[in-house]
Amino acid sequence: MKNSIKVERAKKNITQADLAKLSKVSRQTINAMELGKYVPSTVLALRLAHIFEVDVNQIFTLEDSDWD
Amino acid sequence: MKNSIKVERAKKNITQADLAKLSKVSRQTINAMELGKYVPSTVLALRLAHIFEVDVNQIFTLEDSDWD
DNA sequence: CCTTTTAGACAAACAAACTTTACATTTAGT
DNA sequence: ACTAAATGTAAAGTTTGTTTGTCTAAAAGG
Repeated sequence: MKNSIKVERAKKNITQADLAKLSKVSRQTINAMELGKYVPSTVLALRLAHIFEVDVNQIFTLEDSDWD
Repeated sequence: MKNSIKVERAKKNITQADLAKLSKVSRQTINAMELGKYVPSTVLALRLAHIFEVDVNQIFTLEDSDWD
């Protein structure tokens, strides 16, 4: 699964720490997520979409391998 | 977090078992999700949105308590 | 330069998602 | 009423998300 959190974050010009606070998770969670190290929970995905005022699908997109 | 999986499933007229196969999870996972017993992973949420041909936000919606 | 902020990385521990198996209950068809 | 399909429930176990803490390294600014 891909995500464009780093891009959305750049648009808003906020740091990983800022986003961590806004979305109420740890900074490491944001960092690892941006680096594709893991996939966030749906609640967190919805929170991020809400914060960035976009749709979930605009941030997170499935890849073929996500159907294995 | 609320979800309208049961409704979407009714629209397509498919069973929990059908949806389980389509989304490649167990029937119990679908069942528990519909009953609000747990929140699916983002990958599964995206898969379901894809299957129902709607946006993730159309199926899953945050509640106030999801920000605690 | 020097200092501070920001980002990347790793590990241990815990919480939550998900699977499997198995059984009980409801619903629908005949 | 009988049967089969669909749904609900539950325990045990594996995998994955998340936190906390710490450490390194790369920007950014004075």
